Amino acid sequence: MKPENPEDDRSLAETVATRIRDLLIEGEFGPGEKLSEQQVASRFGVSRNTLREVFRLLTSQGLLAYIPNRGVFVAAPDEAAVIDIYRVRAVIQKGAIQAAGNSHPALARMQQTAVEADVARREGDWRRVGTLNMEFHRRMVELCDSPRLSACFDLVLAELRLVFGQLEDTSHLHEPYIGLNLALVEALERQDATGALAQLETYLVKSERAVLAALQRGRKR
Amino acid sequence: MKPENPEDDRSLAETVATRIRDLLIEGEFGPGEKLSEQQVASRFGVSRNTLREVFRLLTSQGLLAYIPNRGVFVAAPDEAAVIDIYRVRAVIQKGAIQAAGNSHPALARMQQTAVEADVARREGDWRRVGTLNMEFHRRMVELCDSPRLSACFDLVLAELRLVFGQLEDTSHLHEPYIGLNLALVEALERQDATGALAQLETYLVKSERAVLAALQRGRKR
DNA sequence: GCATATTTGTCCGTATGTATA
DNA sequence: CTATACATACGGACAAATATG
Repeated sequence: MKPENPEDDRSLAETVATRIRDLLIEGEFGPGEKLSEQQVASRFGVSRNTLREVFRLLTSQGLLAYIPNRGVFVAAPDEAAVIDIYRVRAVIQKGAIQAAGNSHPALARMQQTAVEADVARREGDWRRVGTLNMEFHRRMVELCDSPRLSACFDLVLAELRLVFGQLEDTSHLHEPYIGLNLALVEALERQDATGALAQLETYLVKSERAVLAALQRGRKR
Repeated sequence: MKPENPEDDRSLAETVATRIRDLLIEGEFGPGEKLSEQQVASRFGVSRNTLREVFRLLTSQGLLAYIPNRGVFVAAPDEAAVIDIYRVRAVIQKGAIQAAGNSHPALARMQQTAVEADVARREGDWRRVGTLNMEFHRRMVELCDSPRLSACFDLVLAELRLVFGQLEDTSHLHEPYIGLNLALVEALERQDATGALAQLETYLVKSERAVLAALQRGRKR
């Protein structure tokens, strides 16, 4: 009959991994910054052995980079990484649209997310707009009903969030696309795969260009 | 000026991970079998701490399953997993064919691999046929020029190999498809994406059915 | 339902090798 | 070149969770 903390479901390593992942996505650590085992271990109150397991987890998720005998560093996705990420998105999300049967439950969730994002946009809550935009696309991939494909997609989205965390201002990286998302989900509900594909392609090209431009314009810190 | 073993490039954890991965793919461990930390650690001559890092690596690759406070178990891909794996393959490999520009270096490598597989088939070397068939499809995905997409594909292929390791006889799971592979690469060289897509679809459907049937027919041990 | 044995989860201390000032 | 700092890997220890009789 212990208190049983809600987050105590996972092992300590996974709990710490989640906390560090959030910090990385928020841009708390700079890109390329070295993460000393001792420092981070004492900061989070865990031993180095446990932390090394955490590092393995986050490295396999592409958020940390591992250099033998040198230690771990915050991944610093460059232009090539962004281009690759959008290549993956194009393949997977096009596949999702083509796999979209009618009245798939994920369709309703996409619609709902797009509407909520529109509301947040009008309220000027850019942080929420960004989160909902990501969520919209995650749900699009759920149209495939494939856990492995969703997992792969989550990985590249996490890396993309890492890029956003490095940028100064991200509001304009999501704001212009709410309308496209709404049009896309409408096309899907009309069973208009061709139209949906066109909307998606427009979105991906414009978004990739914007991210690349922002990345070249300059990073935080 | 030390001897500098060739395999000493990676860390010990990664070296052991590679060895265990090979054993898993060969079906050395049975599906669902529990891997005791002490036993495996002493068997490979590493400490428990190091082995736990290895387990994290292989777990993130989907080859081991992790149950908190219970230990790690050999992943036992079931029918649902096979279906999902082929769903991922369909999305990624269709994308690869559509992304295939002419005279991509990977095309020549596909051709070469398909021919070698045909030779191995005539020689009755089924093990080599299987390896080359896998390699053929890996190279197809290289048409995308996307390291992340290739990494994702490698993961599902490793899982599929795990399934094969559980089966009694795998020769008929590769043999009938050598011809399809040859036809596919020919279509690609003709710039005939539609034809290539048709060949791929035929391959995936037939292969999935064969694997599912073999899985239901029975496993090793 | 309980007591016991086993195994995992986590930490510490330490020796060794490697990179860097 | 030396010295320092750090990553790597090991073995031991103990609490907590789980399995077993």
